[in-house]
Amino acid sequence: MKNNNKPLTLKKVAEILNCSTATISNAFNRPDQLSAALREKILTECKRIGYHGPNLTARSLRKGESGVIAVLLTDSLAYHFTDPVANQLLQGISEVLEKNNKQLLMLSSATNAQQTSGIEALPDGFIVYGSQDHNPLFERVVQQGKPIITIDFDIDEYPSVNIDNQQAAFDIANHVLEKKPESPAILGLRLIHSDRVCRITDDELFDENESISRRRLDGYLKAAEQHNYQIKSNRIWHVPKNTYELAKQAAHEALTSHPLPDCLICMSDNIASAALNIAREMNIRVPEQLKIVGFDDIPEASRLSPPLTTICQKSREKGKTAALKLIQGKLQDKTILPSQLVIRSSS
Amino acid sequence: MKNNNKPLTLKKVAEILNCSTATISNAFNRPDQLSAALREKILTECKRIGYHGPNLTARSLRKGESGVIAVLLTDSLAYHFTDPVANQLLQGISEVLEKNNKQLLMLSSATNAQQTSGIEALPDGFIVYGSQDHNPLFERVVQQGKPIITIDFDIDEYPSVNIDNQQAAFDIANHVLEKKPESPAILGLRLIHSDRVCRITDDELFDENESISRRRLDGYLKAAEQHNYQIKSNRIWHVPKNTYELAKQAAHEALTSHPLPDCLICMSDNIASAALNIAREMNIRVPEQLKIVGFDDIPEASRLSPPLTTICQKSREKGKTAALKLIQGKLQDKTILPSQLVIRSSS
DNA sequence: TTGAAAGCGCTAACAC
DNA sequence: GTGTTAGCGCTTTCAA
Repeated sequence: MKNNNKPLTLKKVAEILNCSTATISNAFNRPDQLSAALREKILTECKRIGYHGPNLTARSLRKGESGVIAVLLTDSLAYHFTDPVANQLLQGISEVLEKNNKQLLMLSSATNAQQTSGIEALPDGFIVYGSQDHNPLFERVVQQGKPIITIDFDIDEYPSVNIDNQQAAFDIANHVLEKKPESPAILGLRLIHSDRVCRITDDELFDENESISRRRLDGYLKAAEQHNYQIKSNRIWHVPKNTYELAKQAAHEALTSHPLPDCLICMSDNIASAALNIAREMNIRVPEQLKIVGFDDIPEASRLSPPLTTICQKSREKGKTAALKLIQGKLQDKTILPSQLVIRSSS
Repeated sequence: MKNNNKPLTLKKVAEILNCSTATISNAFNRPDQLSAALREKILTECKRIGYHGPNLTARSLRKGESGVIAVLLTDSLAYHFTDPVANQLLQGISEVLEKNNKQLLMLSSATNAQQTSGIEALPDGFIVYGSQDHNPLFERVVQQGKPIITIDFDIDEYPSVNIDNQQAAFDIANHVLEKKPESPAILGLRLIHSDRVCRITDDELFDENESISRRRLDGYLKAAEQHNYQIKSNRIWHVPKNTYELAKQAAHEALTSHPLPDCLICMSDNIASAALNIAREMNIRVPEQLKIVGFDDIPEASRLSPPLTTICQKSREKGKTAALKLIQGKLQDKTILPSQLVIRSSS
């Protein structure tokens, strides 16, 4: 099974089959350039001698395309594998790529921090997930002049796939505030730049910022206003990353703060799930004593007890849409995908 | 921001900076070949004019290495993103790759089914996850003669990373059978080749097969024997893939079968989680009326109610180990990682 | 320390 | 329908 010979090259194959390299190349790339019979014969022969087609590196150097699509992620790859939302997104992307015979290369700014590998030259296109401020790799990607589509954030010149985060956030906050909780609090994701779980301050509250977190926060606060709530900045927690550990920490802080919240509006299902967990540990009944709502509708959301009220944002669909547009070269517009309030028993 | 110019080439840069291509190349690749001052100057200059280093495709064609490591997966990529175990594995792998400035290429047999892209020529090494019977891509990978390490299965000539599945399965079955259930059943993963959830038959029961599923089954049955249980083949369900939907289906079938099982030995936490879910729906109390144990110790396992008794197999560590060995060229041995029975309240 | 040049494996334009 | 060949961008040997 093991193999230590060098793989065959097109040139050698041409020698063996006693014809020119162009003919072999054509057999693989341009069926119309030679007779079907000859092509068939060459292909069979190649299979027999163990030549599986042209080398990607050489072909890509020559043609300037590789069949590889890259996903550019903000954080470390490892983190994105833990995040259920990123996961669904990647599912959607890879479904489309596989169907279209494209390869998936995962790129993160974490990798190329110091040494540049030049990897950005390889892919034929890029799906960029999440804000890329100060990411040097992103700048090199832009330099390639290849198709780019962004997800969950916008850059003027590039097509993007998004949902209406503000409206969705408004909807879910509106839903839960209609129940007239006495002391609502917000567990927000990536609201500020700190690495720590913490509350935010008044001057941070009205930051101008186009990130999805800020749009969601705006939606929450708009709903609060309509219901005559004033949610102060010290009732808003910042969770730096969407991990279960950090979420638990924030939930614990919130549920041991005074006044005790009877309503937690969470910016991700992951955070909501952690909050549910803490509430159970503290023997706080949900939804009777505490209402909890999430965001995203990850698969786990409907399996929790109680099942989570949340915003269904079809991350998988987002991934599929972005990948499809990229592959089909439909790179004009900004796409807004629908999202939807899903009411379950946690509220 | 958008860029439509072609990226600079080393040759053009040499012209602009008025020196030879070799010097530029050396500045990037071999600092010892030129004065530090000159190198510094070249690097700064390159940055200024927007040359970010040599093109990967060309460099890789020339040097025969790319800085890319591929993970070869059995199923579709999309499936592997849904599977929490694969997920943890990929986390571990990507942690190590990022630390070592390697890129991650995800390859699945699903992609290259028909058309060959030659992608297998690019990576410097391969991490192969899960049995690769009849996978044509795997054969092409082998042909490359590049380093290969396998996870969760073995091929004689190649290094591998595994756990002792039989022992682990024995341990957990032994634990739960000590409670003297009256009617234990097994929910097994990928026991046979069928696509459907179904029970297995007597002649399939003693299949000779080196897959992890069979080793686990052997462990279960060995424990059963020691406790004088005879678990018949019609008490063993086959779940074709580790998805929640299929797991629910199997759990439902098992919990509506006669005699009603009072103990479910599940081959994955995912299956156990689904079983827990069905049990709740049917108002069967766990662990009083029904004991459930899983396998893997995925993060969710400890958050379920009741928390799941399972085998902790540190998938993340498996990924890290494999990636590290591959990168460091430690390709001699078969590694068996420890695993551990974790008793929680589901049993 | 630097420059010239061969060639990695392939594709496509062009000639036959 | 088939063969010849330039050159994609780079690294590295060898000579200066």
